[in-house]
Amino acid sequence: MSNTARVCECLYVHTDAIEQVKAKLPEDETLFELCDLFKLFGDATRIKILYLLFEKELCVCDIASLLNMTQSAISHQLKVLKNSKLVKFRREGKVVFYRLSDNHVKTIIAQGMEHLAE
Amino acid sequence: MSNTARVCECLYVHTDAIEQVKAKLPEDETLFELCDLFKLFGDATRIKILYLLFEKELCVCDIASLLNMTQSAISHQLKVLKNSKLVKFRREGKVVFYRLSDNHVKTIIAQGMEHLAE
DNA sequence: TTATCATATGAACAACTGAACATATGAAAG
DNA sequence: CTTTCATATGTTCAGTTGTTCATATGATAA
Repeated sequence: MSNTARVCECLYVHTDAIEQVKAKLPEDETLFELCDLFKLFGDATRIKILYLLFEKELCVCDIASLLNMTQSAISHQLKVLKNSKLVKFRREGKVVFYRLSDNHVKTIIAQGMEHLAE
Repeated sequence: MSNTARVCECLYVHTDAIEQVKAKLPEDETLFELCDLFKLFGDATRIKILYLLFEKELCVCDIASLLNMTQSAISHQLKVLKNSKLVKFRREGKVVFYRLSDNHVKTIIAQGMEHLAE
């Protein structure tokens, strides 16, 4: 093998290049949090709920009607989004209104849409 | 509680809000594409692979070594990323080098990281 | 040709996920 | 108090997903 030729590191695992790349990889804990975040966006029902909340706060029943799904299914997903701090809620009598927690949700989804457009 | 087929049993639906919001929801096809995109980022192995490719192109074996996983597992995930146009590859003899397709991957992941930081 | 190396692929399986269903909770009205 | 309505939750279950294992493919060298 010549010195300039790139060789697969299968037999030479500890090269400088490998160590260099490895150094830039975030902690496992961070990466798990990151992919947990993206998992939230990786479901059609949840994406739709978040999209609906772009416009204004909505109650559980509004969302269920809009998406033509059961109240139970929506409530379960709202719980997931709530636990992940992506949505907040306020109670008004028997009705619970949900809204987006912050603008990151919009930005992330917008970025995804932009990717699709190309 | 006999009619289980009913979608939403609520009587108090915010009709005006629903009409306003419904108009802004994208097509189902678009939403499915969008959540399919985010599904790709919703797995720790794939996120790690993409992160590694931030730095430089790597062959399958490099990635397997870096992540301490089997060549088969990496190859399967690279196929998923390849099919989704998130990575490209070039062959050099027996070795196949993978790289990111474009900058959207970086931007989307960066946006996710920014969300975590707050 | 045959051997070897890097990668790809098919099958099998366990773990995870999301919706349906039944039921529980909590708030307001009667 | 009891009833009713909006929402929450526990369980079940089918469908999906990611890894492992075995094997195939494709390129290079002997």
